[in-house]
Amino acid sequence: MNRRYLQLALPSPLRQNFDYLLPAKIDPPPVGARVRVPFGRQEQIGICLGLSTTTEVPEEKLRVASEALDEESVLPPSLFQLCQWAAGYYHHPLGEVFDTALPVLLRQGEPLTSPGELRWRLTRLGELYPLDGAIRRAPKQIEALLKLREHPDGLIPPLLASLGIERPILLALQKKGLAECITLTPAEPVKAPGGLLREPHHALSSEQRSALAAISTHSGQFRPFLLFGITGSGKTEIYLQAIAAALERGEQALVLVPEIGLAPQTVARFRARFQTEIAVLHSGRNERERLEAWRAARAGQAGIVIGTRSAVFTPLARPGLIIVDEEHDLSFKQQDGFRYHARDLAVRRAQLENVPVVLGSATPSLETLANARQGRYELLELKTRAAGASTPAFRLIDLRQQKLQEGFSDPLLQTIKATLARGEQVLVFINRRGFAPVLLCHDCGWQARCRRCDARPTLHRAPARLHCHHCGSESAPPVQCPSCGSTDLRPVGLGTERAEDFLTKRFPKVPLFRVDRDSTRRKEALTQLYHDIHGAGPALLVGTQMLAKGHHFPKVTLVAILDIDGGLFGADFRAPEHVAQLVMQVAGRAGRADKPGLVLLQTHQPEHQLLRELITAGYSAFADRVLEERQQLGLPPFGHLALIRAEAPDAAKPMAFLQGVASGVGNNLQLWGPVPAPMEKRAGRFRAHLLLQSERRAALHGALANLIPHIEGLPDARRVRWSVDVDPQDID
DNA sequence: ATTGGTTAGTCC
DNA sequence: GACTAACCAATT
Repeated sequence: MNRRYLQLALPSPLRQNFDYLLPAKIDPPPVGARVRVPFGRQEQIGICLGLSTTTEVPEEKLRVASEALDEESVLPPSLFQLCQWAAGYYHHPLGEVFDTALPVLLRQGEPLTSPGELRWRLTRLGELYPLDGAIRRAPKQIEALLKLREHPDGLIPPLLASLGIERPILLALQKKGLAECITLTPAEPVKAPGGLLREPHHALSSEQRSALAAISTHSGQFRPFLLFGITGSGKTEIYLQAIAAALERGEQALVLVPEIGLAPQTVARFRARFQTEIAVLHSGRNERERLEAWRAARAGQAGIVIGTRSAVFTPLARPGLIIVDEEHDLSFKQQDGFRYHARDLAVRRAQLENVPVVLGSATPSLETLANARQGRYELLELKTRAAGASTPAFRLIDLRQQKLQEGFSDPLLQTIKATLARGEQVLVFINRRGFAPVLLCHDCGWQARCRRCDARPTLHRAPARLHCHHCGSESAPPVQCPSCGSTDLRPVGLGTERAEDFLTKRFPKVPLFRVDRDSTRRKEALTQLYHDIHGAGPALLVGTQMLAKGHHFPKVTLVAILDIDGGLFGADFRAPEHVAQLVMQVAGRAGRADKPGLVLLQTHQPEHQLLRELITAGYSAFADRVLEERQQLGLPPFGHLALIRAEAPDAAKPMAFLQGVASGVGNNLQLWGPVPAPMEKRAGRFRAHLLLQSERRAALHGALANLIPHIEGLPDARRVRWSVDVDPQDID
């Protein structure tokens, strides 16, 4: 019996595969190939999961596949397996997982491999053809003929266009048999690129050397590493040299970076070091560029692939090493649709491909740290900063009963003044952009509220707007209180714009640079700002977490964190972890050169246990303390969580729906909720969630597997938007 | 009668 | 999620 039933995964929210008839004229596609099929009223492109001699589907429902797009699998077996595994782990439909994993153009039917470069060149006849022949009365054709004679290897269409030679002219020459259009096959994959380095490696400290050796001795084997190194300890140099070793073996390296980390200078550093082609994949690139980079990686042409979250699915012809830089960064977790964690998938991928994987951070996530403490990951620690730089000192400023000027205490202002007087730079960190987070009527207590969210919109100046950071809506600030008519409306609280105003008045002669999403909206603005800051003498830097990530400011010796309390008491159990990571990241900007750095934290809670632990004993000790707490409460990484979210325009729907969901949960795990989300209304929709917790991962997954069919059977499942989030990072 | 809006069902 | 047939109701 023929294997005539084709099993496909289609990009659809339906958690099932679809069977099709394979017509005789189509060769059986291999597993992983794309197949075009009719689906309902439309056409879809599915991924072949296999061929079968039998089907469960009644004969009259089966339809015939229209076209096989590939003769080979689009993904190597390891990535095909990774997708299947992820679909199971995250309880997400396989077809949508493939949809996330593949470049958009490939999902739309573009060829898998590059068709090669198009070139126009002369035929033998064209090279010898006399100019006074049949074309003597066609001056444009003569011009084109002469230009092409200068380039016997041919010219690419854009270059010809720039020479004023248009396509119709070339077609005329082609018709006369004088010119031809050829496609060059893409360059042969470079097996072992010679002359790998463009600039020599930097010298390594002994710590760095042993870390590098540990990674390199495990080439060709699965081995996860945590590279735990304080800011400035030289993690990147280890990445570069480990990559060099992989390239020398003829392998490729995959580097995942946070969204914000893929600044031009990151790529520039790689390009400066290596000769090999570097494929860059991030959201700023258009679909054509993404596809080309993806193809170069898959073909083995690009030795190095650098990308953000979704780059974890980039196929490599010869995988050799995976690096996840700033592995604690939240941008590795996709927050909608298929909610995967790229760091976790990177580890799983490394296992499937038998390669080492390096998770690097100065402030590792507690999940990763626990894995290292329990021996599942090998811990590589870098405890010293490079060349003479000292670690900064921390000091708390007790805000209780202090007089504040626009959020600044007196001792802080004194220290800022002294630092500037020494000719050094000061970094002021406020994790809130805009002017003020609240607009308040002083007469009646009215506050501006967002119409679509349970939130107060932030007041921005220049231009004056009330801007809701949760739904993006904007409006003009009222001149009079809508409630009592008073004109005494006051901004309350502090954002970066207000700090900028205040500090400019207070230190009028000192240049001030504000770095936040608003001041860097223009393309290249951030690069320009960095450039200006490096060129400046004493200066004030005011900014949000943008200032905390990636970039170094050698002249900064004082870091001021204005409002540490805001983050410490967030509703989320991960809030302390995230605050600590942010504090350490910001602190890492100070004291880089020969001058010692100082970090001042303003707080109303100077006795806060975790805060004290962090600044006196360091991140590692802090993390161990938090891990103890998590263990007692059965929270991650010791217990396992899944969050069912629901939202609808109707206030009562999500809660009612989740009640129905909760009734279908087995009794071998803990249930929290359903409860309204911390911000119940957002962008005009009401949200609620239900948290599932279990000590055993298998129990959680088993329960989810039973629960999802139950949810799909609920009548309300069509009326609310719901999703399953395995290992949720943000419980909001 | 027409249209608009919601709902339930299907998709191999 | 995309699409449709079926249904109901208020609008010409």
